[in-house]
Amino acid sequence: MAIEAWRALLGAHATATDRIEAMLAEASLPSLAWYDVLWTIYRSPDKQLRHFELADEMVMSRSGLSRMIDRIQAAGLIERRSCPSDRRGQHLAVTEAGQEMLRKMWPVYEAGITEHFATLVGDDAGVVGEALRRVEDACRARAPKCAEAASATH
Amino acid sequence: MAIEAWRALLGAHATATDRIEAMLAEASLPSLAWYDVLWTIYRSPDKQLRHFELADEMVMSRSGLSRMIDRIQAAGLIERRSCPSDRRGQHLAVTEAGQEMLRKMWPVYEAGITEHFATLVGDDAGVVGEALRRVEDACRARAPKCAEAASATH
DNA sequence: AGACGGTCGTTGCTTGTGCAACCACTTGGC
DNA sequence: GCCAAGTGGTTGCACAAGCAACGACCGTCT
Repeated sequence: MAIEAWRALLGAHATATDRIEAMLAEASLPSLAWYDVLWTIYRSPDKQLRHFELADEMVMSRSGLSRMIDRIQAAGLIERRSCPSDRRGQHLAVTEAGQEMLRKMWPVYEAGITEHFATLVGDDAGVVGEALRRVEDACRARAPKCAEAASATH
Repeated sequence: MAIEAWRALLGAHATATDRIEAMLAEASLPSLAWYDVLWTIYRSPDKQLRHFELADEMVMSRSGLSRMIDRIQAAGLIERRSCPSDRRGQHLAVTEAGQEMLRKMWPVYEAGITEHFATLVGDDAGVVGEALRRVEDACRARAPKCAEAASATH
């Protein structure tokens, strides 16, 4: 039962993201990953995040994120601000153009979610959301333990 | 509501697959993608699939799949058999070593699903599975239409 | 039979990602 | 104050994936 649910999760994720990415590409808009970066920074309390805070929220390696930020910055959508309290680091903030991009992308993204996900899950959205949030939270809670276990083996 | 469920899907998928991949890597086993290929071929009616049939089941480009199959074949886990009825194509079949690999991977994979997914969704597994299957089925049903629509714009 | 459009699978090229190594900097102990 | 250990972010390298183009082949129509 749970195994089938897991396979359904894999299938639904793969197909739905594929379709939504296609919709964004068709509208000549950036990928979901860029949207996630912009939105994650923008919705944060101070509307700015440290590099590692962003890496924690996204499931991605430091180096991959570093280069991705290079590209998004090159597109003018975010800016790197030097961080006064730690000269190693920097704050990432969404530029005006980045906010404009969020406004342009959201209608397309939302339409994709509605068409390829929301109408299908229908009344079960509440249950599905709750269940999947438990999965994510538990995985995140375990993350440090896993890292610790991994380092302990060395 | 559905939007939160969508974000939960993204988060749960990213974190859970990340953990399970880590478990497989720790056991010096191939990735989930390889398992999916082996299992998809093995469970098919004739225990063999054409290249394009496999591409349809997986969400992946033809070229990406072609190279992936190169690697899996190089590892000795599948074999390419010439197809009598169509000399362009070939049948893909799981070798004895490939079946052995499936048997070695499954306990690790299953433990990962249980630990990072099954116990968290718990009694909601049925509802979640049903809902996500609807999403996948609908996306797949739309796939040809999308391709057709895309080609129609050219 | 011969030609033509469409399909199957591979290859060159470009892009994106992770790992390991690295520098710059901070933090804690002496 | 200073040194060692640890952290934040970037870079070199290897590898995986998609797009476009290609060669081989199928099916159909004349």
